[in-house]
Amino acid sequence: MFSLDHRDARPIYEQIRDGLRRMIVTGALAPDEKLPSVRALAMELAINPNTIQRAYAELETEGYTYSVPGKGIFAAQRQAAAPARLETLLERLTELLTELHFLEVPLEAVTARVEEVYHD
Amino acid sequence: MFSLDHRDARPIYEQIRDGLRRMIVTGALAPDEKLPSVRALAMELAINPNTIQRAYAELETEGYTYSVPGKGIFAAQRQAAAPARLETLLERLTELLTELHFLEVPLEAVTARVEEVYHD
DNA sequence: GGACTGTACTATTTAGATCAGTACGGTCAC
DNA sequence: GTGACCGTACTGATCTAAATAGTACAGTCC
Repeated sequence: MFSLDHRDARPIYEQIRDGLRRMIVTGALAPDEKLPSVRALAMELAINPNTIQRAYAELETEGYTYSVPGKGIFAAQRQAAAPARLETLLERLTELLTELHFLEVPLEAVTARVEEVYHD
Repeated sequence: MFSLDHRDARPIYEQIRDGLRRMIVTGALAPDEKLPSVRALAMELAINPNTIQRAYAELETEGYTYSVPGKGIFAAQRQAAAPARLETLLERLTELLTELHFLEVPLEAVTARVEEVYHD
């Protein structure tokens, strides 16, 4: 599935959460596709199942996954993200842009990247 | 100057670092303006001077401040940000846009915000 | 010289991340 | 219906990093 970076100072559960979220938003994990089970992923990464569960719980709070008792955890539909998550992202976008603006990164460089990501 | 949020789970030194960076990039702190001394800010926020120093050290690494021995710490010029910082920001921008795109936030909503921040 | 600055250490306390273990109910194939 | 999975929910121990406390030294300024 993926691997951990032990040089990364971030907590393990955050690395897993962010890694899985990335796979979902990039399409590497399709909507309604099953994620690895808590125990299986814990085994594969050689860490405690509790740590995986914590990452999964946060992804569900964000709206990126849903769980079916007894069956597993699945990637959610694109529209399913929690409003709080979207708000967080937009806030972060403004902060990011403010800093880029301060650093005199030209407007064109920013819009170019926006269109690059949106182009498909 | 500003205050701490004890509900915020982030380490204190990160809150201070981010808060000061924000003041610099928004212009609340002008280039070459003096930041509060390590001891003064520690006193004001009722925390340990070491914690302030850590925040200041990171800001200097990012290129947002420079220190003059015996005199104090000052906000840097706009162009002075470390290349590593800029790279981090651009990487984060791409990730952010990827997620917004996945959530079907319209292109127009994003570009509107870009121009809003850049407008002046 | 006295009152400030930044900076660099060591040692200690505290809090959060991580691990270990156990338990319970739902799903599914045989 | 029973065994093998699944998610979920606890308790308690351990380990690591944040934060504190204290001290010290060199530069600046009046």
